[in-house]
Amino acid sequence: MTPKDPRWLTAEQRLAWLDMVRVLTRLPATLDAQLERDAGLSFFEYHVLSMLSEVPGHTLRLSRLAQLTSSSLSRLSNVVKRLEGRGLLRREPDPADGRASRAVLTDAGTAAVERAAPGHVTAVRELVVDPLDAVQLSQLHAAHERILDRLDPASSSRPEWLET
Amino acid sequence: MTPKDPRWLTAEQRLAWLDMVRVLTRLPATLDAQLERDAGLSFFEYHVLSMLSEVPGHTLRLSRLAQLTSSSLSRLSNVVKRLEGRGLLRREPDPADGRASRAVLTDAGTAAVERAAPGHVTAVRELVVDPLDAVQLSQLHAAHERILDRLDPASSSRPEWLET
DNA sequence: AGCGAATGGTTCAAGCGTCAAGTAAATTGG
DNA sequence: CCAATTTACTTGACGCTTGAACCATTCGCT
Repeated sequence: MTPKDPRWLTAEQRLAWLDMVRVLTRLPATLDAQLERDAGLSFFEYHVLSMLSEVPGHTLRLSRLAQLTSSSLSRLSNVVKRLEGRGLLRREPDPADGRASRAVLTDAGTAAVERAAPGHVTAVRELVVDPLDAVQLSQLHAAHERILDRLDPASSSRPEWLET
Repeated sequence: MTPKDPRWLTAEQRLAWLDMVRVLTRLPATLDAQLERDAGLSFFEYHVLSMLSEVPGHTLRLSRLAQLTSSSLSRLSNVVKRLEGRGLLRREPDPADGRASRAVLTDAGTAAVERAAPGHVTAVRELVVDPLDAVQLSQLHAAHERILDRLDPASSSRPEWLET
């Protein structure tokens, strides 16, 4: 507990971390609530559908989709099963690999994302984008990139279709 | 979907948001895994115990503890029950208010936090503090403060015992 | 070619979180 | 000073996530 103990944080670091934890827990909860209320989707479900909607052919292998959404394959498999049950996507065997499945967005799935997106984006604006000016947002982004270097050194959760 | 559509984000904003989502999902998962593995505690449980350990008397009302940990009272109630079962804290009726309960950290609870803290802090350092220089960290903190103005305008999750 | 290891995915049980309903005590306000 | 409301918390049912075990297919090696 001495100020120089390398195991602990300085007062400033500590306060910064505490506030980060507050964001880390409240922001997802708030977005989840908004999406659930206005579109009947969890944030994770929205994320899945939204990734599919951005990719050519509206289709991705489950393993890739799991990386992109930072989820376990097990969790994704369950969610995909439910979304398939709701008709928002379907599963197809991957012709290139007998083990693999592809999730394909249906028209209903596309419609669901398009219906959910405006409200979601509004929330993201309101909570994150608007309270920061352009410089602050790019600083925030830079910090996140540094953190992601550690969290995901292989960048496996980074969508390859987005330019830096 | 036009570039100026106020409902959508610019390419930069979008990329910044996407990377924030990656952090938002991976960082808690990583910290959870570390704590679970090394100390048998979830991040949320650690957070609860840690808040108690920082406060004079090692005791807080459940409602206040719920605010501080950004959780529902229901979730907290369940977790407190489990932690009480493990002997890490106990519940006492609040003499000042017949409806209220106070969670009190036991010696075993204190020991558990002290055992878990070094590894946890190391992880926080490694993933968040070390990859950023002092300026970047304070910029990150400033951004989080702006975001928290929206997420928690009443600052109810802010520990009152920490100076700004 | 063939064997062992790794990969892709599914499933099930156990645990945890959420939401709605319920109890009890304190506060408000008429 | 009593009824209605609000606050503090608990509980139970349900749904979701996790982790382990499992099967099938493909890859890597020799």
